[in-house]
Amino acid sequence: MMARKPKGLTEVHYKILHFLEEYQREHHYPPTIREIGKHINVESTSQINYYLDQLERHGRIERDRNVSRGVRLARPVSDVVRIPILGPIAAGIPIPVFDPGVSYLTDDEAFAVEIASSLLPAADREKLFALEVQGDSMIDAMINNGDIVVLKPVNEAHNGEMVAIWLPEREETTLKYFYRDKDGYLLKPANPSMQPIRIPKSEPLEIKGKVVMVVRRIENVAV
Amino acid sequence: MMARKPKGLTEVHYKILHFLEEYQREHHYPPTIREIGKHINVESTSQINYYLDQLERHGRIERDRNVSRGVRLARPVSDVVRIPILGPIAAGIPIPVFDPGVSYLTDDEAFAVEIASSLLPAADREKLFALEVQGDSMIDAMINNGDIVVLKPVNEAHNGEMVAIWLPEREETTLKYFYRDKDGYLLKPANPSMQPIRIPKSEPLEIKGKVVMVVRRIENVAV
DNA sequence: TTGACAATCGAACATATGTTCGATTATAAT
DNA sequence: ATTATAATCGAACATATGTTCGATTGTCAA
Repeated sequence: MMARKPKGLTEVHYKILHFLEEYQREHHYPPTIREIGKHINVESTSQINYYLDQLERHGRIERDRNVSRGVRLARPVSDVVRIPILGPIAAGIPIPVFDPGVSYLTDDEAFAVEIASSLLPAADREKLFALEVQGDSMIDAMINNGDIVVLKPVNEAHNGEMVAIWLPEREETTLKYFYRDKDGYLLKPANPSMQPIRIPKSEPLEIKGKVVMVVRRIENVAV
Repeated sequence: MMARKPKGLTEVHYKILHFLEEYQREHHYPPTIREIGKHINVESTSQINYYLDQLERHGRIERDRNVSRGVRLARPVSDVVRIPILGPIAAGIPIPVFDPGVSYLTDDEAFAVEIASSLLPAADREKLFALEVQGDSMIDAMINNGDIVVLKPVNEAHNGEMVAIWLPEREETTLKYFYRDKDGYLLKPANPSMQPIRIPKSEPLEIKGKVVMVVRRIENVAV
């Protein structure tokens, strides 16, 4: 006969998590439990310890026992965001879909790019994914073979956004600036000297993501 | 009458600095002075304190007194590199030169880009500089208006490297893949559909830097 | 209402950790 | 050799900080 159902994480816990991050960013070392207590208005160190134990059991923090300031966020404070590289992007192949449920191998350097946090939009960073451009088919988007394209998964787009599009009838993937009008869609290449494509209303068009960033590393590759 | 000349930082000091960085990266909090001592084979905590005082006076570390693990590198451990943006790059204007002596305003977000350390070559990161592309003149290098180009300052280039070049006679700045042959230089655009430029031996040509990276942030800019 | 457990408190405790200081040894300039 | 100062040591000290535990209060389910 269970009495009270164990609640999940409450506001206090999130307050602590937030404080840990903030404090670390400011001091470059973690707070003591008494400092945490002061922040959440709790005097009793054992009470704070109690909270920390819960957070640890939930896998949100890690603790080194008997070590001063031995508390840290499970996902350490960092100024970079690891973005998984799902696969290649090329004209002839569909765009891989990002499933936020799946844990990608972001630990492996080969399958992720690290982007400085300051360069990314504040929202929804966890959902970003990256693709590696294969071949020259994105050249009209000013994107080269080998470039890394960072995308935010979306199904809709506003006018003027650069989006990754799959055209089922043509079996073609493309990156274009997107415009919608009464007749259908207008897809403009980033390279202004190239002609836009018009897609009639009747033709299906799947928006897979919005381009947030392009990174090109250049290492002595002859052309 | 001074007796012994005060030496600068010795090997021990650098060993400590190195340890601080290493330890922080591994534990996500700084070491105690006794842990530092263990690393440099010094028992006496006052001796370690003595070293730390020296390092602090030299401005290499900062200490919070009476705070456990209150030691940190003056330049905190970070996984991003701040690269100063020296100015614009465009066809008609010369390339700004990077002077490693000058301290650029890298604190100001507007004048620097942060690049994840993992994306950069290991050597000479402090010397890198960035330029913001203005206009469409770099379009044949697959580089767009607003892109950030990261460069390493060099005066010479090997074949196949992408370099920033100033052509004094034409008063023109350009980004091209560089090749040298018996007749002079061949400058190839990154866009393979465009024609290379041949520069005769007689014409002066100043190499200003080697392109290491291109970053394009895309925020809803219509085209 | 009552039992069971969660939440909270407070105080005592153990020790991890920075600080201080006097003494000793090493080094270089005179 | 002498001397002033740097370098080093060791031990005592003060306290910052994590841990433990018994007691009290709050809250839900039976």
